[in-house]
Amino acid sequence: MQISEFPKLEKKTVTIKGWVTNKRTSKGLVFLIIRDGSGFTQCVIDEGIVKPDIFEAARNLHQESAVECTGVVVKDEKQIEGYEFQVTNMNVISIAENYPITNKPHGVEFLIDHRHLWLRSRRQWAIMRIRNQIIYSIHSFFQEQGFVQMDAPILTGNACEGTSTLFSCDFYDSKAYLTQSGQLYGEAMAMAMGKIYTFGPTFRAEKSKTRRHLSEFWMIEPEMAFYDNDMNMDLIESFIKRLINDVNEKCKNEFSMLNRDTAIFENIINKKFPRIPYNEAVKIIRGEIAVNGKTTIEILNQELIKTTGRISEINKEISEKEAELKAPGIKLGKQNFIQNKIDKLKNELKELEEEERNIPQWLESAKNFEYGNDLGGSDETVLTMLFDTPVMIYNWPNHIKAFYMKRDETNQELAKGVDVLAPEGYGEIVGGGQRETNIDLLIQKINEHELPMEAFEWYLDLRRYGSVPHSGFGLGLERMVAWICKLKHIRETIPFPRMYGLLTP
RNA sequence: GCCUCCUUAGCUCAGUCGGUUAGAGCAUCUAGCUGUUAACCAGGGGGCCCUAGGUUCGAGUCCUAGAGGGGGCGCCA
Repeated sequence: MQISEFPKLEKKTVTIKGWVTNKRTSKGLVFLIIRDGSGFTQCVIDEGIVKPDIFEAARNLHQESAVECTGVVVKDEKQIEGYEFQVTNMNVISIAENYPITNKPHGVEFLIDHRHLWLRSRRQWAIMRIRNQIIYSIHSFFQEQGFVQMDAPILTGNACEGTSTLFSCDFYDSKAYLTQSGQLYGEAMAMAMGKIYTFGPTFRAEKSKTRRHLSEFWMIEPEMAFYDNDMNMDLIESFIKRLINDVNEKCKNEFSMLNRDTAIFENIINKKFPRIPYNEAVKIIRGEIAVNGKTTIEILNQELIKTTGRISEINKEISEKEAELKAPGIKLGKQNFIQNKIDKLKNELKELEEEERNIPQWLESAKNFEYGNDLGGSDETVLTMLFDTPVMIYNWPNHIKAFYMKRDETNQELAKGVDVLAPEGYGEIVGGGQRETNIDLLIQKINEHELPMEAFEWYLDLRRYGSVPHSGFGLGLERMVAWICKLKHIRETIPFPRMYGLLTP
């Protein structure tokens, strides 16, 4: 039986198999928190109920030891999910000693080096289940609408957009690259199937060390024949709404484990996403246009004031707590408790101080933003601070977009691309647009980007034979997970992150 | 590639103006406690203070260089 089935098993005698995540003992009683992958529950081993050797065995268990327990499911409002497990018999499957991840805070470096074990912790358990739900919903959404899933090649002979740095490898004595996007292949397949989507790994070799970059990440790239960019944006919006709706319904328990406030999800499900042309977005970023009565400059200044205010609050709180620690006759338990609080406050302080350093830079960058430039990471963050739903930015200057982006018929300077920025400071989660159908313009662009024409001959064939308007987009799975779970760092969104300086485990 | 912060026990962190033998909690081991939710309680073991130079009577603490890590920018999903 699985722990997740407990609500159906009240007062029944069942057997569960799992791992000990925490143990507390007192005279005559052992409390074990057991996890079995489906959930967590507290097992009570009472000296008066079980045999003496079993009680002794329970007393000697360590964190992450594996056990098989037989007992009765008991309702108890105070417990996880409202149930606990009164053990009548127990069988030790294996003893684990000195498990490195203890029931205390750990640093990022330590945890990431123990990723293979970190995945067992509650927080990671919740994130991985939400990731799973998102993946399931992505497939459901597209399959229900008649999209055909396709697998694009991972090894490619050319750098598709010519901009990113790619990982290269040897392919029978010639050079190959790990794909940075399946899009061009998706376009070919869309001409065969009408509507397709790819869902696979992509690779970028940039030495980025930020909280939103990975070297290896998973991307979903739909491509639709006979779609213009407006239809594309409609699809993106209903797609994101569907994902949010599903996690909101099905992952309540996981979100509460993460302390993720899900109030914003209602907004996203019900409100229309703002669609803002690039030239207007520029004015918003520069603080020339207010949104809901506020400009970016005002918001940033407010943030800065809030941050410095919070910093002095925390400093005060820390010195108060430190004074408390020095009080005579303080109990060890209390002391411990206060010390934990202080540690937490100091961590928060570190983050706030970093923010305090960053905000003025962001402010400068926003004020001095020049028309024609691409949005930087901080510009995106600043822009999304003004909204409580994702925002779509469309009609970009064509010189900052990829060679295949369709030019706007009414303004040759613009390309019909769309980027979707997630709220709460998360920035770009989707990039897409309508594809160029004019073969002469494509050839011109390939030359301008100094890309090898022979590598794109097959792509040009798509325009030679039955060219139709078509559009598509790419969603970064990990960025989506990071935003939905409101995580500080993208490295927690994927089981084994690959990033600059991180290849094991 | 550039900017910035950090590195003390297995883990999280103290360590004052440069001054005797380097500290706490957690984890672990031993002992006690009838229901605990990271908060009981007594004790034991556990250190290349990141590395290499330098200043000094004296360096965990100051200086220089290097290594490793966090974050930001650029690039992007």
